[in-house]
Amino acid sequence: MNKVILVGRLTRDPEVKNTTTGKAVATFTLAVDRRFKNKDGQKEADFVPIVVWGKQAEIAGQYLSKGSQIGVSGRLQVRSYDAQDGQRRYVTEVVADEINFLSSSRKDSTGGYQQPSAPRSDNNMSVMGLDEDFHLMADDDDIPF
Amino acid sequence: MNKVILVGRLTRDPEVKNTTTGKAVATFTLAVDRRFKNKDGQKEADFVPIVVWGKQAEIAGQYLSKGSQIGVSGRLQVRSYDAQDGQRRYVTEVVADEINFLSSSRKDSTGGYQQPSAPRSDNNMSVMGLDEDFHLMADDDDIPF
Amino acid sequence: MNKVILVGRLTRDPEVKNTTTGKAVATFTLAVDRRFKNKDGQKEADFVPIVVWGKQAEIAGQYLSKGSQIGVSGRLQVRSYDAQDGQRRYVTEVVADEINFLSSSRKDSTGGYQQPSAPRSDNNMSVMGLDEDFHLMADDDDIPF
Amino acid sequence: MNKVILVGRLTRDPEVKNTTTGKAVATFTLAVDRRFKNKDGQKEADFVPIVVWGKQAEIAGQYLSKGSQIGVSGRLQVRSYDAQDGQRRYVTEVVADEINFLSSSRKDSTGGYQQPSAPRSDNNMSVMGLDEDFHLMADDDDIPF
DNA sequence: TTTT
DNA sequence: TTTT
Repeated sequence: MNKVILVGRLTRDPEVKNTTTGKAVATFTLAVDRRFKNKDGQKEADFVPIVVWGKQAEIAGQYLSKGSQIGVSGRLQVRSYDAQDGQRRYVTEVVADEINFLSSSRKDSTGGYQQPSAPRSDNNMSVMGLDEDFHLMADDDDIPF
Repeated sequence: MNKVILVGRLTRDPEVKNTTTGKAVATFTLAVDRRFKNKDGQKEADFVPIVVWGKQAEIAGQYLSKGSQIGVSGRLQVRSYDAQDGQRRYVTEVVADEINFLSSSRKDSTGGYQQPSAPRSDNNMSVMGLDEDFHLMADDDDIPF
Repeated sequence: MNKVILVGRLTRDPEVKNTTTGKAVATFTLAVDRRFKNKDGQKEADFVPIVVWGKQAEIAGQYLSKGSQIGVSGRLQVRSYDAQDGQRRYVTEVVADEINFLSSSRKDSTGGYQQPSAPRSDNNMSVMGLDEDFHLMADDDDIPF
Repeated sequence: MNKVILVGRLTRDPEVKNTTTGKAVATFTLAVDRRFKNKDGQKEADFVPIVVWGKQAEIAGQYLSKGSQIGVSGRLQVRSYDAQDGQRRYVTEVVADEINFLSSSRKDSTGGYQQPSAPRSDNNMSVMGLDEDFHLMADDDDIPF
């Protein structure tokens, strides 16, 4: 049992690469605001590395951008490696299997940014299929699913 | 282990009552969009009854209203009772212990609705303390925490 | 966003049926112990109806039985219908997409019960694939995955 | 919104310290089995650092030990610091606010290990209160809550 | 109707 | 290196 659920905003546009086998991987960092201020009254956030695979990665690359507010659900993954200085180091990231749009900031097809014309038409839109055939619930005609 | 995490919108203003011991309870229904359309291509939602207790209930009554988009985390509670017709009936609801604002629709003090003047000042604001002393991260001076 | 995570025990053997299209559905009730006793010092539990589909349903039918301790993750589903008495009634259940064995009580192939011979060999074994090809991590040779 | 739910086993006995203000902190590593084997057919696990504060830390120190199977729920925390080599490094851990016993392995008061005498009397026992008054559901008379 |  |  290994479940992580986060709501936050991308700190940058997602980075999309392809494995040698042609599978897409998207990576980005989610800024997740903490619930309580710290002792100095300062607002804080956790910056969580997210990884997404396959078709979802492509969709993320197309529709998410810096500032997008999303919900993520997935699993915590901890990898370790031995660094050059002989130390064991750890990489911790969330492997997402589901992403939900919660805000409307996203790229249009020209690579720029565009607000949707219909009010909140993309709210709660699910971006991530589970590799099966699926139907999105957004009404936006410009979303090519 | 009993955890529920939901993101959705209130179908109505929350209803706030007080127990005889003076404790507040707020109840409302959350519309949670399903991830996939049904066979007819129709968008669907689950309508989940939410219950909140104590100080959190008061805050919910003050700051949430029909249409507010929130994140809820809590536990599933199933109660049973024997109906007048002799049948055993079940009430299932989510007892929330944490609520997070994700949109800005909320009442002002006159009972009407108002957009916040400061840009997205209430986004991701945590409404629910755990009955301890806590500091909210919103900058809104009109929020009496 | 709609996530439910539960740990509990089956109150009865799962019931497995087939849809007309040949898809399996398993249903059972999970007894989930509450974290705190009630005011009378009594231990309580929530009895949560669980539904599982497809290959997972078959596996559940084969390997789960009354008393099995499992972890479940899935989504809350609320359906409504109009009863004969003109009242609107609600059915709330958890649609599981992942199940993890946490205890070893399970049926053997004769329909009876058997303790595994190797100590905790089936603990934390994942029963549910996501309809893709997958490899279980249990060492049990008698589990036909 | 920042939720993590894990089920796994302690890789070592928890380490308990006290802050200068007298607050207890317990730390340990949870081995969380992955759901699927890797490409080589090998079973793998994620090793997740857990932190617990206050009264819960004391209880963890008393009742958890290497091998204990527990459920943990909490939040992901990512801290960064600048290492001596000038590099920015990250510490990722789960701050637990709820822990549930799922197995019975635990220390007795002599520091050794002991199986509970009553059959599985401590299963699903909640160790972690939220600093409020609470009543545990275990029947064990030797547990000093 | 409920598990341990 | 961090989002709003």
